[in-house]
Formats: sequence, structure tokens, C-alpha cells
Amino acid sequence: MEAPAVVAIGPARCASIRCSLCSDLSPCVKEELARLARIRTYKAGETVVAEAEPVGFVGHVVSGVLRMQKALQDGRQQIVGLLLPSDSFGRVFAEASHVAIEAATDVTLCCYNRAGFEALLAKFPELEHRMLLSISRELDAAQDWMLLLATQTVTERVATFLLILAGKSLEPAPRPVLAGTVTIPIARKDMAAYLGTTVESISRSVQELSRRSVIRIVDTQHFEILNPRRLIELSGHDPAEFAQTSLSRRLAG
Amino acid sequence: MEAPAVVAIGPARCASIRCSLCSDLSPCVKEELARLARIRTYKAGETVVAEAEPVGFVGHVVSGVLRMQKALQDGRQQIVGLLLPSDSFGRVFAEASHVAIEAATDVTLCCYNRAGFEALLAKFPELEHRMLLSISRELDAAQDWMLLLATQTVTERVATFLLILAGKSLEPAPRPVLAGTVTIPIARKDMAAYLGTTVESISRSVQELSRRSVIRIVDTQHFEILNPRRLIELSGHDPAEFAQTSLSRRLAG
DNA sequence: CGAGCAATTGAACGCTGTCAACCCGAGTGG
DNA sequence: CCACTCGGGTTGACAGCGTTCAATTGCTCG
Repeated sequence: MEAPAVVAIGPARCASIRCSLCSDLSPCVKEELARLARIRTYKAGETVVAEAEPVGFVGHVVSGVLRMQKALQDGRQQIVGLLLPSDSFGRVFAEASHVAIEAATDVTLCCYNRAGFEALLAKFPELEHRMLLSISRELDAAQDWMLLLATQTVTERVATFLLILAGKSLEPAPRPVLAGTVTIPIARKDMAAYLGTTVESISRSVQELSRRSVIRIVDTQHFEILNPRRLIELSGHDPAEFAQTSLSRRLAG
Repeated sequence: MEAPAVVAIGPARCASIRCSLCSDLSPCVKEELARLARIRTYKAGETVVAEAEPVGFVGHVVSGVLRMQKALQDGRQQIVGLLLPSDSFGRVFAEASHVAIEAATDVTLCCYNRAGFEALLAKFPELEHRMLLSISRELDAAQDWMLLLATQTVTERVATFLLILAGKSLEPAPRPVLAGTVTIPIARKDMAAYLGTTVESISRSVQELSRRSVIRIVDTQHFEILNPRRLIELSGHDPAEFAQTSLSRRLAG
């Protein structure tokens, strides 16, 4: 459950990944961080951190997708956040993880020993401040998702999900044009668990969107957005304000 | 929308409220905090902070209940957190509030000017650390609630809600005996919005619990828990581990 | 080529939302 | 003091969305 391929690695390599937490830090802090960094890889389906278990490290995603999930005793479970490259994972100052973290695809992670990382936080308030902002954003995303789960229909949720991914994929690009092809980085099963529904309902909604010519299904993992405006409407959001809402920016939480 | 009864007040009074953030701070910090404190009161239904609007203050609840909610354009809305006395509200380091904060009952708040509060955070890493822990707990609660909203039936949600309130009410008491009477501090409408359902469904679930002799309905706002063990089972949680989960401790998020 | 998994499609059931009526207590005013 | 109104809560009937169960297809891998 704990130690697949773990590769110790020097500062240089990991710094090449632009993680939200690390970028723009003072060189001094960056250096100390890099010293703690270790690369780990997991295969799809492997557990990185089990629910309610003590965690030895925190870090961020280099490549692949992590899912944070919670489960009831009877097996029902819900994905409470997807972590894409540059997103960070793990909880500081907690004895045990509140969620399980699993590899939704093959992943490469950049990890920091938790105790060491916490020591850095204590030493550099600048870094702890970053952490505060990061968790705040995660909280925002979680609350957005609560609204979605509690009030929206499955089709609305699917539309929202596609829009988020569309926004993600052109993140480096100029602005929310939203046209083009969206890549679904995870399986239907995970999509269902994230959207609080079943694979069957997901399938029906996707086919429905296709039938209405809002999207074109290239293959299971790739959809072309034919009518962005309509997609936004179907998501239950206001086209005008959609660009600004945090939904258009992140998946975590 | 902004300025109902605002009462400037000295340090002494507010310190008497044991807010989770303030307690056990070093005297020096405490004193500076107290200097910023202002008491505000709102009547039930009034808006403390509108969604997506800049906020001038943060603070904590002295008495009454606040609701944090989000809404879709078409009016559908969801309560993403209830704030009881000693819970803190407001977001630091954000231009605008991500949620609307309204008075679910008549409330008394202890408020701090946001800019001043943030200055304190920058000055005392100890305080910012507290803040980090506080937001982390809120995130945990939000993720717990996502699981509940996405996977549980209405009856399970109601049972969970009652258990949380039961745990709250005997917080100063020794341990989770859970017997006795639970007071619902909010109206059915808010309960429905918090549990992601309707007042009708809430009503049916409550009557169902009564019919099964799990609770006794004293009046609309007071239920006596007759069979705590059964209530925990109906909530979808494991009786053994329920005591430890964060669900048994907080409402926020 | 067969096994196994992911995705889709179809049919039927059930939970829960919707709509409507009703009850009840509080506040109001004649 | 009592009739009236109004809002909150309960109850009933009904329909619909989405889950469940089941069958089919298509792809990957051994």
C-alpha cells in the first residue's frame, strides 16, 4: 500500500514542473524544498494514501491524475476531488488523511516528507501563507461542487465537467474560447463517482449532448465541443459570468 | 445590506466567548485581536455578506446561527455550511466572498476589520497557523458533506444531521452518550437547503423516524432520541467509529 | 481466438420532487 | 375577545429523473 517505485532525485528535475505552490517562491525556500523532493510513481488503481491512515508525505502531481475519495462502510463512494498535473495533494498538520488518494491513471508524483515539509512551513511564514491560500481555493472548489451535487441534474453536471476540462486544456492559451476538443483523462467509472451518479447515467447524458449536436463524440475519451454557448447554458451557468467563476479554473476539492 | 446595529465594544466582553480561533493564543495576540473586535447584530433573514461581493470583515458567531449558501442563476440554492456560536466566518485574503452569509436566526457576531485582521495574520505566524488549521477542518467538513449529498438517502441525511446536533449540544459533556433531546436551531426550509432536499422530504423522513420509535417528536424544533444506536445505523455510519469521525463534531463547510 | 473489461443501450422500478390541500400557532386588528 | 390572515409544517397523490438490472457491443490483452 505504501512503497512502489520511489526515486530520489535532485532539485533540478522537479523544479521544472510548475507547481502552484512552488512557483515564485524566494530562491532560498525553493532550494530547501527541492532538497526534500522525491519522485514516486504509481500505476493506475494503486492507493497512494488510504483513508484515515497516517501519511508520511505530501506533494504534487507531475503527470497523470489522482483521485481523492471518501467511502461509506457499505461501499458507496464519492470522489471529492481530482488532481491534475501541478495540483498538490496531502494534508499538513493532520495525523491521518481525511480522504483516500488513489491513482486514477498511471501517475508520477513529486513528494515531500511531511515532517520536513511542516518544518519548512514553520520556518518560512511565506510558505505557510501560500498553503493557506491553496487550501482556501480547495475549499471554494468543494463548496462549488456541493452546489452542483445537491442541485443540478446529471446532464448539467456533465456539461459543467466538460467545460472545466475545456478550460483546463487551454489554460496556457489566451482566453475562454472553449472551442476544440476536450480530453477526458479518466474512465467513466471515475467520472460517475466524481459527478455523484452512475456510468449509465453519464453515458446517456453524453449521448444526449451528442444527439443535440452540442458535442461530437470522437471516441470515448475525446469530445469535440460544437456549440460552446449551448453547453454553458446546459450547464446551468450564465455564459457571461462563467469565465470568471472558479469552476472554470479548477477541479480539486 | 451592510450596516445594521454595530456596537463598538471593548476587549473584555468578546473574550468571554470561547471562539475556536482565539482561545489559547498568547496574551499579546489576544490583546491586539480584542482591539479590533466589534459586535454586530442581525435579524433572521438579513444578509451579512452577499455572494461575490467584497467583504470588509471577518469574525465569529456569538449567538444564533449563520448560513453560508450558494445559488445558481435560476434560483436553486444550497447551504454549504451552518455556523453556530464559536464558529468563525469570512474569508481572509480574498477580494470577494465566495458564498453568501445570512442570518438563519437572530444573530450576534463578533467582527474584525478584515484588513486589520490580515495585518495581524502577517505579524503573528502563530495566528496564521491557526487559520490554516481552521480552514483545513472546514475543508474536511465540506468533503464529508459532499459524500453525504452525493450518496446518501434523505433519511440517512436527516439521521446524520440529528446526530451532529446531538453531538454539538452535549459538547461540554463527557462523551457521546447521544441520549436526550436535540434542538433544531433552524427552520425546515434551511434544513432542507442544507441537506440538499425539500421540506416535504424532510418532514416525511422525520415522521418516519418517529413512527419507527427512533425519535420522539416533542415539537417542530425538539426531538428526543429514543434509540441512538438505531439512529446511527440509519445514518449509514458505523456505530463504533462514529464517535471519531469529524462529522460528529462540526457543521461548518 | 477467447477472456475480460469498459462503454453503451434497453426496460422497469423506486426515491424524491412537485403540486395541492390542510392544519396550526402567532400576530393583527376590529 | 375573537375572527382573520399569514407563514411554517405536514400529508397525500402523482410524475419524472435516475438507479438498478440485464443484455449487447467493442476493444485490449494474453
